Amino acid sequence: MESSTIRNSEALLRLRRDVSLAEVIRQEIEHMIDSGALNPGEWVNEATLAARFGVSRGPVREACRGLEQTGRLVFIVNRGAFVREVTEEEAAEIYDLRAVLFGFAGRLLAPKMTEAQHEELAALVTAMDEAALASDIDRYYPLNLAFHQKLVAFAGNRRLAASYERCVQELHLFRRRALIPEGRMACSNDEHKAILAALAARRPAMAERLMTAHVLRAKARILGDAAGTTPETSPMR
Amino acid sequence: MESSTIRNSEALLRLRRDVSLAEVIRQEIEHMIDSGALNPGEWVNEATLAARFGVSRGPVREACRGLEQTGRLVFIVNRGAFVREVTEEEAAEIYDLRAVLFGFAGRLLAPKMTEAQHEELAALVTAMDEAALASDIDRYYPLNLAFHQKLVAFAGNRRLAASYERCVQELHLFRRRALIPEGRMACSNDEHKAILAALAARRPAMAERLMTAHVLRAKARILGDAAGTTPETSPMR
DNA sequence: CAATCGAAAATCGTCAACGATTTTGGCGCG
DNA sequence: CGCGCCAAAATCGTTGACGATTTTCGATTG
Repeated sequence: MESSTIRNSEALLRLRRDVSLAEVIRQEIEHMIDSGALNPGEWVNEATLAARFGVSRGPVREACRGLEQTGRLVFIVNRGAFVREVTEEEAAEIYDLRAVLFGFAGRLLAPKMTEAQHEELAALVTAMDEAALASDIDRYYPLNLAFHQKLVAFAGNRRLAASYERCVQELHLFRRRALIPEGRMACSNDEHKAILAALAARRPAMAERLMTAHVLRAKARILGDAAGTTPETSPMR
Repeated sequence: MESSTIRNSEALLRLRRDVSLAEVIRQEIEHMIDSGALNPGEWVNEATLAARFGVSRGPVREACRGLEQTGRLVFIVNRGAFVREVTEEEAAEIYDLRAVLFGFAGRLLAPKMTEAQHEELAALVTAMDEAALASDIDRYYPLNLAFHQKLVAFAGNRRLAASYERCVQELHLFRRRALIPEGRMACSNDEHKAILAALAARRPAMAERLMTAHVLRAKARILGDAAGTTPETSPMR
């Protein structure tokens, strides 16, 4: 854990009146994990974190307990907290669930997507096209994430969004994770276009099928498919 | 919050060497919520709980932070923790997600259910038949819960099981919750039989359809259907 | 020289205490 | 009689400290 300063200089967390330290610190540690400042398997030192944030260990421990329940940390008694490592087997299971959730989001959104939502998603697809053309993965990756996230949010089921979000986060804890290979970017974005078309055409079943398949292809790419724990997860019925 | 003693007399939690107090207390509070000793909206007094468990407030706070992240408690700064109240709107969303998850479990389990698993589920159906015949809801309810839970567990996707479990728990926080009316018991168990038959026949698509519909019927019964936030959630494609 | 043992350091789990904020309850005022 | 104000009590958020366990690391031994 080696990022020199606190994330936001607005971490003048002393003039907060409506949020506890534990809350702030939980988000801070979350960000450290997401940004790679804290890697899977790594040990989380309470005293060090407390010192970095300029607080005592109490709030840090509360934050860690929260992160334990969201599957980001693992506690070992008398040894402390460690960033969770997601095994290949777990990753396969998470991908399968994520595929179902994403498909469900499509089924919900298709009959009710607004023009504004469509434009927002289309803009992301366009931007991804540009990034793909430039082979700029660093630009493509967050756009891709935003596309998926927005789509799930537009589906309008908060519990679904939360479950999906957690899947994405947990997959970040899988070491051999989604670094989209050069050639796949354009191809993957073609799938995005097909998905968006199905949504715009108000075809729930087709949107669901395409979106489930889209995630399962990502799974296959990263896990080599053979590792699939779910023979019947295929989108055809 | 009015249960006189601590749940287990084995709560001689002093001779534990491999689990932290926070962990024990989290489970204890969880049980208080599930058992109705702590109701939605109710305030969770740290000092009182600490006293009841014979510990200080530190571990209690850690436990509560964990429960906050699992959606059981809600923190309000400088006012403490409250048992979460799930609104009717949220309940509808959770039911929809749960229907999808349960259906997915069926799709996974159908092609691979073992004889032993089949017998275990069949035994529960038989027991529910007896309870239904006797109009004994108190006996029916936990059997019903076990049937669903086992089925999801047998599907073999731990992430799915966790998500499903959380849905069930959150629905417990919805006030007007699933008290199966007399007449529905036998009817509901008939659906269980159909589900079990589809699983035994190794028909994933049919199992999924039946299981999704089974949950959506529960939703309709409790929420009055009209409240359905998801017009396209219907099992037909 | 490698392995083992043991003392010192580091770290965790828990607790008790302190200020800050919120709630309570009584008092005066309109 | 109701309403707002003010002090007292209750509660929360946070801290620093203490014992217990784990880890580190050097000395000893085979």
